[in-house]
Amino acid sequence: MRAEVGRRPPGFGLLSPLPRTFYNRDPRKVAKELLGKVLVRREKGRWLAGRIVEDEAYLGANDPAAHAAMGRTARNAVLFGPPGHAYVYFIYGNHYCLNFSCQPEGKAGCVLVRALEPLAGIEQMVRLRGLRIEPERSQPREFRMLTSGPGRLCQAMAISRARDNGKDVCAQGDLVIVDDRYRPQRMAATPRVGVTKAAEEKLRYVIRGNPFVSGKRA
DNA sequence: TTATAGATTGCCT
DNA sequence: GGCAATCTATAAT
Repeated sequence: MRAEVGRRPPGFGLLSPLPRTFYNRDPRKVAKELLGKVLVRREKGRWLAGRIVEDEAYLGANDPAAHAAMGRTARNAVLFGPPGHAYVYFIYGNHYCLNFSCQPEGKAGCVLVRALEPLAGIEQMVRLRGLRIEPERSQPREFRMLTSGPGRLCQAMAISRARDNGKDVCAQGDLVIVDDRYRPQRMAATPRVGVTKAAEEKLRYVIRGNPFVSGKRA
């Protein structure tokens, strides 16, 4: 698949995937530094890209809200593997969620991607989401629906467990994260969304003021 | 073997 | 704001 190297998305031609060392750290640090990075997807001959504007850290054995809290199982095996791999799981019978494994092999931990700001391939994302909007003309409230939320962004980028779970995102492939030198101005930490255990821990990170952050108000 | 909760979303009132 | 949809993993019977 060498040929793919020469066909990168517009504006990201000189960028290469974040190295494995980036992910081989505490999930809280990885989550903070992933804000502003760009998730890039190759789908049916086209490039989809979105900036990460919201994510959450899940720690492992000491974090009761984490899938890894109860030890290694068939479902969460990726979390105990090497850093820089996609962990995709199916939730509520309807939705996929995208995570990236952190820390050395044998030590669990990950970052959940909760919202993206669409950058490229927007027409295709609209189709994948089954929406009937014209991005340039739609109201901000509708446009947000494209990638604001963990299930929505997976649908918009055609991410599924069968296709992506366990995928190495540090290698040149159809799912990578790159740094385009964008640096968020303001960030904030808040409690994680939808968790009942360790609900008070402020392990959700957002780019303050970005309209694609999930929830009623950015 | 059966029950229930879940790192969510979208439709209905 | 309430709640159904719909599959998986795990707990309870």
